[in-house]
Amino acid sequence: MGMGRPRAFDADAALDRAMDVFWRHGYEGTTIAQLTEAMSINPPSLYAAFGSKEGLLKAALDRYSEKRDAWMEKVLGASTAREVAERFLMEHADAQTDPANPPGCLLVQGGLACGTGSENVPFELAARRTHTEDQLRERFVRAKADRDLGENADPVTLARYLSAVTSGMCVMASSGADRNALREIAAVSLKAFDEQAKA
Amino acid sequence: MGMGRPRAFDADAALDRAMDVFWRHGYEGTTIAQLTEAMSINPPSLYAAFGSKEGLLKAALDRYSEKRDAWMEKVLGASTAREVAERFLMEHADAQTDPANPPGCLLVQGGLACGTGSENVPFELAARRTHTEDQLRERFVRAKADRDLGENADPVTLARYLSAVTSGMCVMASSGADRNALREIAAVSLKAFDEQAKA
DNA sequence: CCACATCTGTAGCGAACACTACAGATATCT
DNA sequence: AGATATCTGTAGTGTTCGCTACAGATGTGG
Repeated sequence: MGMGRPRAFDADAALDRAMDVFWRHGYEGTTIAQLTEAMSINPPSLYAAFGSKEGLLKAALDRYSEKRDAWMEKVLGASTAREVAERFLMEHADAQTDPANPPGCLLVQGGLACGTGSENVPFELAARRTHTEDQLRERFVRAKADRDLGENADPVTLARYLSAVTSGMCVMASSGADRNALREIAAVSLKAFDEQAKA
Repeated sequence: MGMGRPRAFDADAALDRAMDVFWRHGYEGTTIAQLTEAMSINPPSLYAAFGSKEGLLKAALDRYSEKRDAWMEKVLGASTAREVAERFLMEHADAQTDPANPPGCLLVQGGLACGTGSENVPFELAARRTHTEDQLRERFVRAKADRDLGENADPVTLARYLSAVTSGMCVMASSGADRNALREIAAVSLKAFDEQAKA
């Protein structure tokens, strides 16, 4: 038996295009017609490769998570908790205002509240956001063991705080906040981190 | 000439129902069928009173803003900038986890990114969020004139920071964060405010 | 070269969407 | 009471949605 006709498009490049559309219009605001045009394929090719609109979103999220993990590795590699926080906040400020992408972050602009039948989408996005928060928390647990964080500093609280601030920056980016505005938010947040870290 | 048959439903009560649906499912995730059922009216009554789905959203936002302004008056009435920040953050933590409403805030869950044809919705929500930020900023300008804030404290930065944190709490609430989690975020944020305020 | 498996483009499916035509009901104003 | 103006419920409208049937194209394995 043969292997069949090979795919005529690059799946990863197509996912990058799809990512951009979901990011810009949200899951529910995105239509299959927009996706197929951006991906330069026809509906049957989309469905053969990704199964459904939601399947395509998940594939795009997987690809997004890959990039994000590589990026987080750099952040978590900093030698102190303080520097981890600084890199995390500042890199987020820059990434969310990168002109190469829509404002904010796919994990937030993708959809916080969805309609009946898509309840799974906000849940899926939340899970991916939580993953980043978990990575931060584990890094701070290690920092605490290394006495890099104060005796009463709580890794859970610190990670949650940083996650909240970067999520808030996504909303601000949606309101039109520019890179400098987000960097200022990051700078102020860092002061809270310092206060909390030395507790 | 007569005044015509009077409306058989309470417009404000209906708007409260509509608010809940938009809040829970987002603008694009909400259908007219869901709205008419929640409001206990039929489509023609909805369109006669509010013009369109987007008109209904704006009316609901107006009603939401009324309640919010009354609430902000309490917050802004605090005697010090520090207490304004504390009330703002803590009240937000509680409001966003009020079991009487969906999680988060209508101005965020309503829709950060929308599809073609609804581009106006995220813009409208952003304008309402900015209004709250403006109220905070003006209060901090006054606090600075009263020497209640440090010489180098920037009202714009402080207001933007608080706006970002509460927006971030909306995202966290969407991820399932409970009241205590949001209060902890508020508490940490307050430390940043203190550091920045005495600058 | 042939059977087979998979992809591709065209064309269109049923369902759900926002919205409305219409006729009857209910008020006001003279 | 009669004329008029607006609301209400029924029953749809045309459009767009996510998705797919089908036939032809293009590869692999024998």
